[in-house]
Amino acid sequence: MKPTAHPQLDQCEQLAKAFKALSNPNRLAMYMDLIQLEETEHSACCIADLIDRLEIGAPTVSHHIKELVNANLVHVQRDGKFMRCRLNRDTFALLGQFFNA
Amino acid sequence: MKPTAHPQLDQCEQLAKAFKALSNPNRLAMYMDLIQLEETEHSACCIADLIDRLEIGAPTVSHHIKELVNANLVHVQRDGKFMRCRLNRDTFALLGQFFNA
DNA sequence: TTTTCAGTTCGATATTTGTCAAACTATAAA
DNA sequence: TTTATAGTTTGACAAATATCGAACTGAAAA
Repeated sequence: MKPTAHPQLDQCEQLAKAFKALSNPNRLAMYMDLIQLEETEHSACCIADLIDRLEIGAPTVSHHIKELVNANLVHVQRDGKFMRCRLNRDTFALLGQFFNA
Repeated sequence: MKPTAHPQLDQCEQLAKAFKALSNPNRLAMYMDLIQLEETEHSACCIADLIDRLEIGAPTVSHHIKELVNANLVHVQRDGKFMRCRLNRDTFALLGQFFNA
């Protein structure tokens, strides 16, 4: 690290983590599904639902969900056989603030 | 392509392009510099300014700027010896809308 | 208990990405 | 015209990423 490191790099890395998670079209499509679900029904959807709407296999969707969770964009919770996915509204709001500062 | 492609994939790819451009910490730092500049001075900065504030070389910064321009996040315009960089306010607003819908 | 459904983990692989050094172009200054 | 400054292009390479098939785990249904 140079002594003159960019002062905002830490904050950047937090945001970049979220943006990176959203940078893959399939992951973004999943995220948008969850946004829409939150808006209309305030409910959750399971991973099989997401798999059905995309053109990728179950292992890949599983991997993508983990990345969304890891970036604090999405919550996941087991419900019997299913994994219920929900939008993380806090992070959603945070990103909204970034683009309205 | 499966026949049942995700209906929003096109819109996704536009947004994903912007998010991908912002997914690299150095690129995001550059973008945030331009946001701040827009807010405070409504001026532009040249690429050498950006190079000075980061820990990467000129070719890499040049490469990153191209990606930001390509994602419609930033405008660049030659001004004598310098390349003046500015925030693309339209895309900034668009992303704001996405997180406030 | 056996089977089935929902999802994960592992290992492999092809692709993309971030970075650099070296060589280049364009503009301005001496 | 020579030199210096600002930035770009090219070629290379290591690291990260997206994806898959196969084998796995956990929970419910038969």
